[in-house]
Amino acid sequence: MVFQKRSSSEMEPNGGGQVAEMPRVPKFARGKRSARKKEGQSPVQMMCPFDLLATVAGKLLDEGEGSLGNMSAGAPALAAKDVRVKQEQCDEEMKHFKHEVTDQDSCNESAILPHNVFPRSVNHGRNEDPKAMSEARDKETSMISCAKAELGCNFRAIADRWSPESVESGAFTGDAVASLMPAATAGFHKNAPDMYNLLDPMDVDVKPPPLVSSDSTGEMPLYGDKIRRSISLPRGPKGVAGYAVDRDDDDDKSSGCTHPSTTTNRDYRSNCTAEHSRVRKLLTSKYRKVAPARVHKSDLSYSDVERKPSFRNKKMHYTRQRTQRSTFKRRKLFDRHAVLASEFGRASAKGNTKVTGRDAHAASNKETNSTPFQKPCASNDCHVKLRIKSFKVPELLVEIPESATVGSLKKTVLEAVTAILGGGLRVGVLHHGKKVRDDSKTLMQAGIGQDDMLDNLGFSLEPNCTHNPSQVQAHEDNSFLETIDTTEPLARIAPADSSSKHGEVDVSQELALTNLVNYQCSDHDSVHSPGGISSPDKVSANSRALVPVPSTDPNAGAVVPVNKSKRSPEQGQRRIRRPFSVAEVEALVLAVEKLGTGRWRDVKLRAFDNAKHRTYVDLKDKWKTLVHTASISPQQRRGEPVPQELLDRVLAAQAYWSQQQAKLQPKTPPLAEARLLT
DNA sequence: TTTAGGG
DNA sequence: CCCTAAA
Repeated sequence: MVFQKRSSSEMEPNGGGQVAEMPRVPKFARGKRSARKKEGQSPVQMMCPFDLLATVAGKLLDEGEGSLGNMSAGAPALAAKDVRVKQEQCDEEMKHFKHEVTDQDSCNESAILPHNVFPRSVNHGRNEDPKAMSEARDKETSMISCAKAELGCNFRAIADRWSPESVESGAFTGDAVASLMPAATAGFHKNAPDMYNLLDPMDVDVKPPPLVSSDSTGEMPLYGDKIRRSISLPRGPKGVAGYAVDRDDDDDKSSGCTHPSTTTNRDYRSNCTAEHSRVRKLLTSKYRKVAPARVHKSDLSYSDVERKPSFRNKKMHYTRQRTQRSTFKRRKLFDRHAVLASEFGRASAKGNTKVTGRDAHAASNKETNSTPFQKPCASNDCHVKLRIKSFKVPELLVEIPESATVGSLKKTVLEAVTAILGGGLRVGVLHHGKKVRDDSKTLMQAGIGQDDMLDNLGFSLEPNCTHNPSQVQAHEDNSFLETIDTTEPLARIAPADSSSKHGEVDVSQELALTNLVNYQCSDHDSVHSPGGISSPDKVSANSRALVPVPSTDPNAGAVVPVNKSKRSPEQGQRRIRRPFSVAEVEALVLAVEKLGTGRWRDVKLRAFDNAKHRTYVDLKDKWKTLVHTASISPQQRRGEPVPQELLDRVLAAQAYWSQQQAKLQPKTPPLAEARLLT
């Protein structure tokens, strides 16, 4: 029972399911925290995306070769038909993808179980593939396995190694601590979010948990509980069951998303759908490469990277490194924007306009109103008269609290539009779904103005970009790699199409897929609608289903590039209020119990790594308020009620860590702590 | 960049 | 949530 040097202690309220975190060292003592990367990721976690990705990519390549590959063909414009076809193909792909996901999900569940259920020996032998085995070992740390069923063995192997340790650690649980914080212990087992085990990379540590479980038996009830939870509560309220934290990818990007939603693996479908649609959009718009690539590059880049903290593909890794740093900043900036023009890039291509012909012929058109224009005569003399009835603006995502006034909504929208316009707009001409790139062509040459064209003419709005369409094309290929990290994953798919001929395609696809995968894997986030506060229960169901935006978000985030320059006015905007959900609170409590107060960055990484909108400062503040809340009468509390149990834990943890801190102060000898724990 | 606190 | 001094 002794843990020497408890100072390093990490609370293990959970009963030791996890291993303790890194010792808490005074910040001065701690070196630069480079840990971020280390801590944040666990190999295993990465596995899943990776494998999935690989699989999907493979499929895509095989099956979709035509689809994605062709797309990129480099043809400047795709015929509407082609687009459609591609979309379909894409759909197919998506289906596959879904399947993949499904597998994954199931895998997750099984993955979880193994830890608890399977005896360590269980699978060691199963994994025949040496490679896989080694991989599994390498990645032993993390629990999340988003991998496919095939990986199951790996997981088990991992689990094997893992559980024993955990168990042991569990056995250690300090009684002293338990006695110290009776209340705290009470809830640990039941409340420990699954995410803990699954997500927390740190859990891997083998240290005994400080606060841990009261059970001196050394049993690992935790696991059992977790298992149960994972199974029974999959869709628990607010996603608590899954992962307490909200990984709001969408936040930043999609924060704008009108419906913040909670995503869960199970909800993958929704995500998938979102992605799917997204893909379609991408496919549809040829332009995306033009402006979007450039635009997104700077602003949106973080989206993919940020989102998938857990994802560690080698390739992605690289990307991440490059982007990570700036990401945060960008993120911050984005947070400030109430409005995100989403998918501008993708959409850019799509801002099709309706054109109405004003000729006599117009009348002859089936749809008088909506019908495009008509050209009276084919001769050179003839003028084509167009009446543009409406311009469709590229998609915009506007995030605004429900409580906001209509006026503010208008303003928000205006800002969004302005943001886009601010950068300057280009008009694209679509003829038969093809973009007419050659500006020097006459309408006639382009075939515009002929009667048959009436319905086939469209205008698109695209962000003003310096690149010439033609140039862009060429440019893309070259810059592809460079832009990859910055560019949104999905968006990237488009590039892929353009560069299908090149070997890069594979990469791009993979990357794109990767992102998707991550999403799937990371769906555990629960996102709350910015303004709307829905009851946890409801939310869980609904929001989870909703998730779509997240995927899109990256793009959304990308949209704002323009804002950057003009965002000055909004700069000072206060971030939208996002009340912590019970699930988040639980995650927070859990993390703090384990890490202690004063390590907010770690807490963030641990429990809110995917919640872009929750900064460590936010977490710290939240903790502060929680402590306060816990100390006041229930009647005085406002907002979504936090379960008393959680509040109790808050107080317990607070007390515990305060004490720890106090001990540490006097430069207490390590043994002192150990003694106490014992 | 993080922490720690006050506002 | 924001703002900032310190570290």
